[in-house]
Amino acid sequence: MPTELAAAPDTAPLTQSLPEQIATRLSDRIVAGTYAPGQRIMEQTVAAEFAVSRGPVREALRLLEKDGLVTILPRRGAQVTNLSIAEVKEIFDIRAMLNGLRDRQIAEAPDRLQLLSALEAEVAKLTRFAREPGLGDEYVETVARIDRLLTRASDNGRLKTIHGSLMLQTLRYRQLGLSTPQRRKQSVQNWQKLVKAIRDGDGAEAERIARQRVIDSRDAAIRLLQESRGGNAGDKKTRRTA
Amino acid sequence: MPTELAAAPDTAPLTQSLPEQIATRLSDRIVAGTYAPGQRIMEQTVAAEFAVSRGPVREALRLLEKDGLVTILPRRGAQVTNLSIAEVKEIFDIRAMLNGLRDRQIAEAPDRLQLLSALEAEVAKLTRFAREPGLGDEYVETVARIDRLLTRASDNGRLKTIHGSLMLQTLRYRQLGLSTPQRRKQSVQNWQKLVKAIRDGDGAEAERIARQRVIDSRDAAIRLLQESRGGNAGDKKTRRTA
DNA sequence: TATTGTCAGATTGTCAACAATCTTCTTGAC
DNA sequence: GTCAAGAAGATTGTTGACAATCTGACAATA
Repeated sequence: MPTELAAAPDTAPLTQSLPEQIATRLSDRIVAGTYAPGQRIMEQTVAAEFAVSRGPVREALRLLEKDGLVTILPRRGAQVTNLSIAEVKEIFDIRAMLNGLRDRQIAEAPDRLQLLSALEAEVAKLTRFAREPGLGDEYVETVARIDRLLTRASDNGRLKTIHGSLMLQTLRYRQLGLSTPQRRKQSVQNWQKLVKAIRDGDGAEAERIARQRVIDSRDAAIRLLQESRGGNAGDKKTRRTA
Repeated sequence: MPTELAAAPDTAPLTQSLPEQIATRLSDRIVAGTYAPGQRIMEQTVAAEFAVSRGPVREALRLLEKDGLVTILPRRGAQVTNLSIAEVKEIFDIRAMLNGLRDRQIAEAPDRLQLLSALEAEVAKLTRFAREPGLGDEYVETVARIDRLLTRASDNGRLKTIHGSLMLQTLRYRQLGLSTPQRRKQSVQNWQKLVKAIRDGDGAEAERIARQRVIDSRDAAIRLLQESRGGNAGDKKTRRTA
């Protein structure tokens, strides 16, 4: 499955099905930017490349549509979804709510202590990376790892699936290593506060912090996108650029 | 598309594609209970019934899987998703967050006034229906109509899609007309408070009320499900009953 | 010059047949 | 009588071919 964070079903097949394999490889390319936003993906081309017929490719494209990575138009085939700035904002807003729910439930779970040690270790790394000036890729990676840690800890399967899908969709648009040392310092403090809230079992506080964190990263992402796209914020029609 | 609330794309096809038509009809049957939870749906059978080949049926089943109405197991085909009580609870929890976001954004929207009149009219109906003792189907229908009104007013397309999908999934499990007059009275008061919060532009209050409302209906639904299923709450393994 | 109509190529939608896998029933041994 | 192994049937997965539709270029017309 393209959603790496998706909940594994009880009867997970040992080997991915053919459509799933194709979907995974296409998903990687879309996230990596090999396939540009808006680019058309033709069934025959993909089928020839993977040496299969068009049937499995069609199913793979449906799977990617489910994850929001491609958009399928009737009689016009599939193209890589191109999100407008407004849509990126929408996704961040939903992620903020879901992360709030996730972290509140984690903070209120009785068996949260085993998570805490791993969590604290990662946040300690964060403190280190935040000090070093530089591109900060490691910093971003560590944040992503903490987020995965928390999502895996959630026992809400639907939340995992939706969250994973939304993450995958915005992954393409995240800009690495552009946060200032100052912002990072504040971010680390927030993570520390979140860990404390989880340790204390303060669900409301955990939710508040989690939400604010996503909103902050939303605003940072939007600002960068507006710069790179030339300030056409909120224009949903922009997405049709093929 | 089976999700009636989904955002219509700019280039909506005038006529549904064949897989979409099949998906719609199957969706209706699942929601109506014609296909029981856990029941297997075989490609050949559906294909024969609609006089098409198995290809479009396969795609229709993928579409339904996207909406969570069927579960596709590799080499084992599709079956109507059977939600455990824990899973129903999960979905309600997510709906609570999404409705909170939705109603907060509506309350903070500058152009919310036109919505208010329609909203107030429906809530007035609610007041009337709440008084009459009886099955209360009209009451439940009115609540559903208000909810649709609010969802349509949201300008977050992703939220609409996800919310519509989650509604569709839980629609099968709602039990009509079992709320007590007392609960209804409290519910009406909450709706009135929500309308007031929207009128006042108080986003935080609107969010709080919306969330609490879904949590309340969650608890009511769970209680009824536990009665009807014999109190095996939270047992996720129960869903494999074919 | 701009607009409309037509045509060829490309691409998606559908179908029927074959291959691979799973289910279930039967048979046999302990 | 119970359990395991095997075979027959049923069902899903995949393929290649054909039909329907779309795209873009070119020409005819106002």
